[in-house]
Amino acid sequence: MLDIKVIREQPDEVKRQLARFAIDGAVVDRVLSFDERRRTLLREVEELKALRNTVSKEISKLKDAAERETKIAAMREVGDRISALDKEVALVEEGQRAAMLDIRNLPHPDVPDGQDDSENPVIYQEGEERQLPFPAKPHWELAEALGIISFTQGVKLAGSRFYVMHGLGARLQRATIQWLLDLHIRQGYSEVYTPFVVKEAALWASGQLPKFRDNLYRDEESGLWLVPTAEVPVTSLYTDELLEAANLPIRHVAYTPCFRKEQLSAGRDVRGIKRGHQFDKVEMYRFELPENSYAALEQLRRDAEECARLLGLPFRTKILCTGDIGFGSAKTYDVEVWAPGQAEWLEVSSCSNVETFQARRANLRYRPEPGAKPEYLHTLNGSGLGLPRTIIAIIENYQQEDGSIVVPEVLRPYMGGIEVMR
RNA sequence: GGGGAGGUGGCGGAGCGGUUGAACGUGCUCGUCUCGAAAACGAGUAGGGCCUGAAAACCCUCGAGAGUUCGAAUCUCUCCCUCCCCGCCA
Repeated sequence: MLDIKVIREQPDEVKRQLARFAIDGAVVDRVLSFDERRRTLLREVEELKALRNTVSKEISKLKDAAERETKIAAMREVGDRISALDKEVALVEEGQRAAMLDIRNLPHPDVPDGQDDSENPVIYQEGEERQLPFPAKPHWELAEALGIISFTQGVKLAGSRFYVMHGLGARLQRATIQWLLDLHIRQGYSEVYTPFVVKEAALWASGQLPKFRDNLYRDEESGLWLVPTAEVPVTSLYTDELLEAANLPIRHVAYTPCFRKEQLSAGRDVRGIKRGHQFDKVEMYRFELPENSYAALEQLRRDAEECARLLGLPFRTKILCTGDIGFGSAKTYDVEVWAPGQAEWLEVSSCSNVETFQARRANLRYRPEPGAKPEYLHTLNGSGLGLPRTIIAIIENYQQEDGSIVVPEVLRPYMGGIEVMR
C-alpha cells in the first residue's frame, strides 16, 4: 500500500510512475476524492462529537430538571446526526482503502521499462549455457528411469501437477532443504517454522490478496488459506508490534511447502516438476531499517546466488523490468540456473525489496530511537531456493551418460555420503 | 465435546454508567543528589486521526463488531482469543 500523504502531495508523480505500468492515473484521482470526502466528513462529525462531549458533561452537573431535559433532547438529535455521519465515514474509508489496496507499489529508479520477462536485463552471470558431452535428457526422463519421481502416482493421488518422490529423489530434496537452511543460518538468518495455513488477513498483509485470490487454496469451513509461499506467514509474524530499532534488522529463513492453484498458467510447464500445485521452498525474509534496505537487497541477492554457486550450477541474475516485476515490489532480482536437459534458464529465486508496501498493510513498525515516532520498516523477501527447479537443475547438470546422477559435493554429507544416484 | 474464569497502557493490576486515556505499582527516559553508582526525590513516558510551519486544541481507541444511553472501559448481544477442571483422541 502506498502512503496516502505521498498520493495527496505528489499525485502527478505517482501517476507518472504508475503510467510506466500502463496503469490509468484515474485510480489516483479516485483515492484523492475519497480522501477529500473523508476529511470533510471527519471535520463535521468531530465537531459534533466535541459538542456532545462537552454538553454531556454539563448535563451530569445540571440540577434543574427542565433544563436537563432540553439539553438531553438536543443531544439526542446530535447523536442521530453523528451516527449517520459515522456510517458515511466508514463507507468512504472502506472505499478509500479498497482503492488503495488495488494500487501496486511504485518502482525504484533502477527498474527498467519493458513489456515482459524477455526484457529483463541480465546484470550478472556465473557459468554458461553449458552443453553436455552427450545428448542431455530432461529431468523427467532421468527421474522416472531412476525411479525417484513418479508422475503417474501423483496424478493418481491428487491429479495433474502433482508428483511423488521416491527413495533417493525424496532424500535429495530433503537434503537440499536441510543444506539450504543451514547455509542461510550461517549467512545470519534465524530459522522459523510457521503454520502452513493462515488467516485471510495474512494474505492481504503480504499483498497476495486481492490480486491472486484465484491462485490460492482455501478451506471454506475454517476460513484458513494454504500458504503459497513462506513470505506470507513470515510477513505477519510481527504484525501490530512496535519493534525497537535496536532489535533490527530481523532476518528469518523459513522452509515451507507452497500451494498454488496455477489456474492462470493452465497448460504451461505441464511436464516434469517445474510448476506443481505443491512444492517446497526455503525463503529468506528481512525486516530492515529503511535506510539500509537497498544494501540489504544486494546482500539478499548475493545470499541467493551463493546457493547456486555452491551447488555448482551455472546461474545468472536479472533485474526485473516494469513488465515483469511483482505487484508489491519496488525492485526485484531474479536468479536463474541453467538446465541443460531442457536447455533453459529456470527461475529459482526472486529477491524483492517491497519497501513499506507490506509493512503498511501488515502494520509493521519500529521506533527509530527512544521517544521518536513510530515508522514503517522495510521488508524484503527472496527464495533461497525454490526446490523443484533446483532439483531439476541438479538432475540435469549432474546427469551422466548412463543416466545416473552425481550428487553435488555440498549435499553429500546430507545424503549419507552417497556420491552417485543410480 | 461439557463446565468455569478472564481479556484494560511496555508489564502487573484497579475501575464496573458521568469530571477515568484510565488509580496504584513497576519498567523506561531526563533531571537533582553523588567522586561514581545504588537509594531517595522531581518531571516525563500509548497509538491513530484531523489540523498545522511546528505545536496546542479537538476526535477515536480499555480483545473485535453491533446495540442501549444525552453520556459506556463500565449495561446488552454476537464473534475471537487466553487460562483452569472433566471427558475424548493422539
